[in-house]
Amino acid sequence: MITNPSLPKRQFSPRRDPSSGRVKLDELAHHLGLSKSTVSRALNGYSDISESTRKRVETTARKMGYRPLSHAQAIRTGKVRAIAMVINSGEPDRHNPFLQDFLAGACEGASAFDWTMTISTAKSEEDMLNVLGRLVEERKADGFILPRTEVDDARIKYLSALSVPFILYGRTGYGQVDTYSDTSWFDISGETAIHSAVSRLSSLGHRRIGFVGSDPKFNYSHLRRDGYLEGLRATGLPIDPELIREGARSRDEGAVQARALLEMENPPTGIVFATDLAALGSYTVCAKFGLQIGQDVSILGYDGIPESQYVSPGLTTFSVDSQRAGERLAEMLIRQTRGEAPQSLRELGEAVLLERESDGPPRLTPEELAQKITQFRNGNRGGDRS
Amino acid sequence: MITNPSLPKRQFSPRRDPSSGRVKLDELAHHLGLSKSTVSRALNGYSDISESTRKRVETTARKMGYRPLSHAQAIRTGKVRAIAMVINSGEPDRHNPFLQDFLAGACEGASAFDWTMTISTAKSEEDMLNVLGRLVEERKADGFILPRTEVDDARIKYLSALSVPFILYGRTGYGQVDTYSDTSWFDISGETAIHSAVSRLSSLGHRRIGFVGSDPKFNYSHLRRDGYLEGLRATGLPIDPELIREGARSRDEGAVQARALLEMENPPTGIVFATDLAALGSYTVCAKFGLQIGQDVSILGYDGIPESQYVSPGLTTFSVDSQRAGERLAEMLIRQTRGEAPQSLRELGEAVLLERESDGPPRLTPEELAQKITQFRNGNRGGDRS
DNA sequence: TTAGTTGCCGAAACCGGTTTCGGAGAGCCA
DNA sequence: TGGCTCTCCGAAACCGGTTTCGGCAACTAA
Repeated sequence: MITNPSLPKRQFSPRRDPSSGRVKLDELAHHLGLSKSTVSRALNGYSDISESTRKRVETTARKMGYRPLSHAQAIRTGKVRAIAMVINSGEPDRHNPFLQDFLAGACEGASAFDWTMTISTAKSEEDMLNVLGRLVEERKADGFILPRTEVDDARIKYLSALSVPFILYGRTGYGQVDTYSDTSWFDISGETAIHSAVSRLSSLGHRRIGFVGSDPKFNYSHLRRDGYLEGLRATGLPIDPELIREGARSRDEGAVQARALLEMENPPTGIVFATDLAALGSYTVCAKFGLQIGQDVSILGYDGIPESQYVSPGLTTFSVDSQRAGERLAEMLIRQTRGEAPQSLRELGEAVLLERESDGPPRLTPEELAQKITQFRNGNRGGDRS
Repeated sequence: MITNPSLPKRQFSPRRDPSSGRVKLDELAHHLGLSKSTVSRALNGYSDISESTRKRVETTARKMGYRPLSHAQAIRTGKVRAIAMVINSGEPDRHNPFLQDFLAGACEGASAFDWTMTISTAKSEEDMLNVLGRLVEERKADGFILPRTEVDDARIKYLSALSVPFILYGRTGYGQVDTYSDTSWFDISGETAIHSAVSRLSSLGHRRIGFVGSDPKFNYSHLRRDGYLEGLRATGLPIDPELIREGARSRDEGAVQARALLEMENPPTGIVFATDLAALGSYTVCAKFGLQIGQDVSILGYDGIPESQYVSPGLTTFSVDSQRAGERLAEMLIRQTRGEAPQSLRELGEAVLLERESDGPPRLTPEELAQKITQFRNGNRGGDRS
């Protein structure tokens, strides 16, 4: 007998791994009396496996509790069955009450396909691209969800250049012609909501309606302002640039803008805010001016943050279903990584009006309102507690 | 010439992958004029590589931007360089404002070791174990962070049985003798904070101090109550079981317990809440009873949720640094997966007092307080707006 | 009967790393 | 000069899957 030179030097074949209780493909194949290649193809739905064996493999696999190691698959397929999201932890308005809902939705959406979700945080805009880069290079995810899209978004450029799949939570490229028109996205139509907010105030009798927008770097900020303008146009009210304020990202900045509007000679009797946080900022201003929210001045928000129902009076706002957003985004992203065209993966949802007590028919005319504020400020001058 | 039978049938050796720009170990090795085994060992710090080549390999690897694919490493090492956390999305008090901070900390802690963080959500207690099991079986993570530990925690039993590394955010096994004494954890000493809350009220002059605890299934609930009891003992105040209420998990439940305490014949003039959320629930009750918080009755919370600073009067509470907690937990967990003993991985941090306006010297005695409440309730009977 | 399909499966290459093992060369000592 | 470590590195097995390719049997067509 001649020793076969192709024989490997060492061979152990521990069909059953004693260390961990995990069932491997080898073991499953041996149990079935098939080769591991056949079993693998059976589980992955190849057409050159007979229907009968495919069924048999599947049931046995389930019975034996076989689960492929995702990283072992990944080494050949290049896909880790995971999506990722990078959160910017350095934002001023960082406390996002929806994060939990959103993540719950995204995780569920991913789980439905047996995928997982990995997250990371970036401390700044520049750090963001580094973090994304690291995740891409180590192939920790097959695709990314990009939240809080900006008009001109560096992440989009970066991932596009690397041709890594991604999906936007929000739209992008406001005012630009067809740039990045090949991206997929999910968004809630803030413009529709704000439009209806204006209609609502108008039909309550308001004739001067203000708008406080958010940071113009975010795409949604422009869309919501457009919704406001459209709302005015639809109801036939005149557009007064004085009534439009921008850049209120936080509660405090919301207060600043609310104050600026209310201190006008001809102030609005109703104000629509692009975000609840900014709207809540107006509460302290109104308190300071002795104004009864919902009567002297009407306030509307957008987002539906939990706190909006605990302030007094409750804030009328538009509620966004973050969980569903996360779920839709996860599903659409996974489908994209499987080859579906990004252009076909777009959805626009609607926010739901939560009617509470912060708005109502105007009790005062703008002139009366201005007078009341002036009187109160004079009367209260130097009379603050503490 | 005889054909060598050990020759593989097909061989391509694309030293440079044209599809993706990624640098592979092969390519790096070729560039260095070394074998890939040498390069691999050099990068992993094996001692049988000379210092000079190790340096050379490292600098070249950095220069060429080489990053090993984590799943390719994982197939041999069994470690994916990732930690995971499963969030229970079905909780009643689900809106956790700290989640973002906590995740940011955990992600940073993981990033520092070049690890990543994967998250998942479970809809219920039972689902929790399924989700954990799936992550373990697919080896999506090398270890787990278990937040919100319970006195008797099913997750701990489950992961212990599978001998999967995990670390607790919080302690466990209250009142039990040495069960699971081999776990690692990080926690904030709620008992110390609540103790000092009682001392604070006592030194302000309060003699009847109530306590509203959280769900007794959570370990922290017991510890905080113990802190309350210790605080009373330390200041020499008597312990009155009537003043101890349990089970307030939400704002509404906090309101219920606050009301129960205030409606006593001999009500407390100060109340310490185990959570801010419950403490905020007392605000509506106090408003209903016409009580001035911080004067008629003192309220103290624990957690430091953002909303506590926006209510009026601002809630005095203890702030927990969630970001640091996440960071410490991630680091300790990674060290544990690298072999450090869990018993040596334990840390207890402190919460920081945020002095605001919800507490102060008692203006009324308990009797006067009771009288005021009774009068107000009678006077207001049926006189509510709306 | 024979040649050409077709259906179905096994052998082995393959993915990109890690780890084992053996061996070449240098240094040391007798 | 021979033998003996010791240092350092390369060849190849290995991890657990996926995918390619070829081949056997049965079936169809000529």
